Amino acid sequence: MCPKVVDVRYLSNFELRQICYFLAVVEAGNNFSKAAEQLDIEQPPLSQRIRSLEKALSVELFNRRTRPLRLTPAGQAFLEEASLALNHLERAIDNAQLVSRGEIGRLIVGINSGIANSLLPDILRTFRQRFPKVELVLRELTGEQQIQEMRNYQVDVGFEHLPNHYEQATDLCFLPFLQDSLLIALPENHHLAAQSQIPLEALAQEPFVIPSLKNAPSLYTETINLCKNAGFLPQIAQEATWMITVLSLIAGGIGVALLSSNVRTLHRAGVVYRNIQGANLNRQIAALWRQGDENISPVLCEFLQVIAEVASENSKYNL
Amino acid sequence: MCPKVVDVRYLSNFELRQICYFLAVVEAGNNFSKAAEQLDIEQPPLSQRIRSLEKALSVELFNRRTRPLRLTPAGQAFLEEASLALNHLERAIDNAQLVSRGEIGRLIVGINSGIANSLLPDILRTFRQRFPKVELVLRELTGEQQIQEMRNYQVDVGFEHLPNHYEQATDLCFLPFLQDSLLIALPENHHLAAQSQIPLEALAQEPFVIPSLKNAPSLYTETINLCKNAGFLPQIAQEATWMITVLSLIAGGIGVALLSSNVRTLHRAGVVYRNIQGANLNRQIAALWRQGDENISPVLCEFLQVIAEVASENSKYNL
DNA sequence: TAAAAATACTCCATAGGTATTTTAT
DNA sequence: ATAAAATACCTATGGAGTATTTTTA
Repeated sequence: MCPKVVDVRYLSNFELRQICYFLAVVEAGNNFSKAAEQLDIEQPPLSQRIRSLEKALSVELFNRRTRPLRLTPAGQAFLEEASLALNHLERAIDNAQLVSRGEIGRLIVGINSGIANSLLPDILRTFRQRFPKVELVLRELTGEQQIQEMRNYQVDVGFEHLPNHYEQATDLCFLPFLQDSLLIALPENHHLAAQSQIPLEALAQEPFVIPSLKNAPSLYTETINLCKNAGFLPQIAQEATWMITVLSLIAGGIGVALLSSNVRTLHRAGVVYRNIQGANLNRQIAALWRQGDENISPVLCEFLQVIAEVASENSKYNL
Repeated sequence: MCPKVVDVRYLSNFELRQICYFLAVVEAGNNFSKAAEQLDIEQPPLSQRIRSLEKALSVELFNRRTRPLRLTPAGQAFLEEASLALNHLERAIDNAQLVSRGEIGRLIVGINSGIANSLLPDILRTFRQRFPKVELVLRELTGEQQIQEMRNYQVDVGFEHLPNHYEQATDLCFLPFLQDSLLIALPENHHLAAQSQIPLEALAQEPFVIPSLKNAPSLYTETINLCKNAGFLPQIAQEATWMITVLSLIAGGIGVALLSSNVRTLHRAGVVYRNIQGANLNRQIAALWRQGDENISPVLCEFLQVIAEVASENSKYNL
């Protein structure tokens, strides 16, 4: 068994009141009567409390054979640490109250590479501005990990694309806040790159680079579904996990891909982006968090509020 | 008025017991029943104490809608500082008790240059060995300052030569612990330097360098008295405050001096020391401290003990 | 002698115990 | 169904008040 940090049973023999009263007496210049007045109690109880403290300590804190009273060396030693202790206690109380009001605290945000690429910076900036004392911890995780860590209380809020097979989970809450569309990514020297809009059907014979089902389930299934609707099954040349890899493969001429429109912010030499003609599917980006037993944390609440605000301001991203 | 370090009236609304119990619950893995057992109380009172703490804080510390219970973020924040607070409190209690037993603490020792030159190192070394956790602060002060600071509680123990005109002070206590003798300091090329023992009468026509009455009253009066007893009044060429100056003046041939035998440990080029023939006066070195209203501090008590021990061991210095 | 702390005594607020109910898994 | 926390109620310890005595300067 690990050694106890603090022997609480021993400490329970003492009383905060005793210690506060002791500090008050010292602050009043070792004057019991004056301290009693400031504490709004009578002098005798104050004397009694100090006595009881001294008895509990088995230590004389004041030398009473002189007026004004003086601290004994032991009293001086006690004063120094006790005053630190009360400072920490005061901070403990303050912090607890601030956290419970969402004014300070920590929020662990799960992000998966590329998702919410568009609004995340705005959201973070706005939140930081409004709650400068809240520490935002970013964790870059795949969707799977994100949800696992969320259930482990290692992540407080994350972002996912919808549809998503976790959507039905009763312990998670989803807030869709952003419309997203897909676009076509091509090698820059591809013969279709000349057009600014490309119908999906034109890709029927093209090899596809496709993000893995595991890491981007929404993108994977959407790609398959869209192609099916356009009358063909995509020919998969290569699967890849990271967006960076996907873009490299495209630049290398391995194939084309359907990607979230937010990748437009990612400029990769050798890759061009083109809109899909006709079909402009509505994918959604949602924030998600534990819909647990506990009350939703104030910090999280404010964060969701900021997401909603930023989303409504930035309708420009919602093409 | 300076801002209060701690708002004791506010803190008095809380109870150490509540906080200790809270820590105990956390240490027991957020399990009230287990914590109650370890605290040797029943579970209901424990629940009540935690409730009362939460009420006083206006903060929920535990989320009770799940088993096992979990700390809320506010509870986590409270835990961190509260645990520090209790650590300090434990240290406060320990330190007070250690100081009251003389096992740790601080002792401010007044020394005046040269006095107790002989035994001081031994005393300090022995004391440090025996009480390594007691901080010894040395303050180099003239006799006058020493006594003033002692009365101001800025010095705990000092050293003086006897006789001393403070000897009758009722608020001071003297412990003579070392016999001291005088010797004659001469320029090395002085015609008397050839003898190893010099009768005082031989100095009747010599100019004297003499430490000032103010800084070394004992030495001053003894010099005058000894010369008178030898049948002459010393011819004072120069007064000087510091022993270093006195030796410089002697080396420069300004005069001779009667000095405490402990200056033998001080080798000054151009100065030689010779014993006084016949008369070997018993001067004494005494430790002194406040004989105040308070009980003598345990640390001081141990220090005096060490002085006595070292003095009796080192009778070699008592020539 | 005057100011301040200690002591004696009373009252009541509240911590802890016991029995029971409620809640979460 | 079971383990664990909350609730209800009772008892008694001890903190605060009032009156008084003791101590220090």
